[in-house]
Amino acid sequence: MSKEVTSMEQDYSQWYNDLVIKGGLADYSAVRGCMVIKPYGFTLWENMRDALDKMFKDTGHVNAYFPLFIPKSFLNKEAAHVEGFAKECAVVTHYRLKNDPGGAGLMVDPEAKLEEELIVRPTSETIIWNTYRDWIQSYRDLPLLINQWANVVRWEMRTRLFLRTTEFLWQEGHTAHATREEAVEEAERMLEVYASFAEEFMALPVIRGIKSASERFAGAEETYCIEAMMQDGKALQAGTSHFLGQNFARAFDVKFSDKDNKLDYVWATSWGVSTRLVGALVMAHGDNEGLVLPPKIAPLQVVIIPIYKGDEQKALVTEKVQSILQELKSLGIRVKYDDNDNARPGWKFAEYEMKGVPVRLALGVRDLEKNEIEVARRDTKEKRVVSLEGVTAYVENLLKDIQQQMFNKAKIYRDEHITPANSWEEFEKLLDEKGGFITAHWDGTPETEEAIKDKTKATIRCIPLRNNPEQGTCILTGKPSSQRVLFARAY
RNA sequence: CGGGAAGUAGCGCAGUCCGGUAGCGUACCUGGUUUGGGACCAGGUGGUCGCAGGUUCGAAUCCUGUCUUCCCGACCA
Repeated sequence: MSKEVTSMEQDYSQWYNDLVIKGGLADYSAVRGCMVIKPYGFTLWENMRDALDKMFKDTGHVNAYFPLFIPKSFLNKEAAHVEGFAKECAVVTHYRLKNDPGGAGLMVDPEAKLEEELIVRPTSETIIWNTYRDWIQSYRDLPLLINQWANVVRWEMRTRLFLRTTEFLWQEGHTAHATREEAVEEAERMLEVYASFAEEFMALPVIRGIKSASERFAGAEETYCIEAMMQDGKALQAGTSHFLGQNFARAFDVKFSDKDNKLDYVWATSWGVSTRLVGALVMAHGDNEGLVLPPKIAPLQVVIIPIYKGDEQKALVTEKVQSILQELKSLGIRVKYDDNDNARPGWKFAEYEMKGVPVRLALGVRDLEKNEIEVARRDTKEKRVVSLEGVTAYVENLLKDIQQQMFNKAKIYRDEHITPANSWEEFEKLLDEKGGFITAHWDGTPETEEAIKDKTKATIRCIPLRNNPEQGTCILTGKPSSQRVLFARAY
């Protein structure tokens, strides 16, 4: 990779970090690879979480909670799962500290060694399936449709705010079914839930697809995913849904009696999205002025900034603002009136732009005299003066329009950066010069996939669902292929 | 774990090559003028220069060691 590309990557990383930190979402913490999510960022996550939670419940799921600690032996039970996760786990080996007799402060008490080490969950399949064994005896107990909101820990070598932190917040759904068909249907249903959440709430267009064997979740028979494109052209896996077959049921001996009194292992799915989605939001919509947040999940949808000279004018403006505030609130709009005397209007404008607040209203005595108010939208930076009568209805519509326009803009950008490649030269050239997603033929073997990754750092992001069959030849090996798959460099 | 960069006031940085009273911007405090795109003037508070050794009359600066963070790679949601 050339120096120029490296420097561009650094600039982009810097831009991203600035947005996250100056936008008030999160900051680095004292703990390696972990971050502090600040109130503004957490409210954003809560809004996303609440919307998702409702969608889960609307599709028949309930929430529960399972332990943070997993006995080491549990993790050992599903072979592929061990392979995928064992290397990146935090391990609890002792349960007590004591004062160092040498006066060096606290030390681990060597006598307090656990007989069996506990793993801080990197994901909860094992502890949950160990529990499901006791919960499932009959087909009448199925399907079991459970979700948990939790934190997990994966000791990744390299971390990035929101995109890959050592500890992260997520939800993980774990379902059990009587038939293969039902489980596959569930995995596909939840993928669609994720896709519509991303598109409708995050204004983030995604491609629905399945992973190639080598990118599949450890222990899954099929991994479905949604892939989003960031503004640097790299791909981000925004959510996954796995059809686990009977793998975990076998590993944890979870059997049920069907209607014919035959004993069989149950069929499973798991699916999850994480705080990584916040990072996706930042990277997909942000600009040089800061965050740009979609109205449906923005912690603050509207900010009102008064412009005045002296207390008298401020009182006049404030009086008018009160009625606007009440109306907006009664429409369910999250609105703040920032009448802080310490910051001047220009400061506030810049500050709320950095934080990505979708709509800003500015009201001064000049406007009051003309019965007008200035409305500025964050996504296009467009400012417009509208009549004070009906401003709340105008804002309500504007929020909807911003939500839609943000999606349209991201989708146009994404679609412009999906390019077919028909030769190896073209493939490499596109990756280096244009970036984005590349659709190309692949011979279907893991070896070829690996070779392409080694040569270009691009991976198969997914085989899109509802893909059009098309005869062709593999971009690298020239062997026959029946469809194009989606390649990209990824986060 | 490799390669690169950096640790100096709450934050952002200069000073280090060439050793000699700890600096700038911003934030904060006080007073005043201001307020339609990150205001201005005046005064003020705040730092064992990451840590530990060494050289020296004297170290932020030179030497040795060490820790931490960020960026790039391997790993990965």
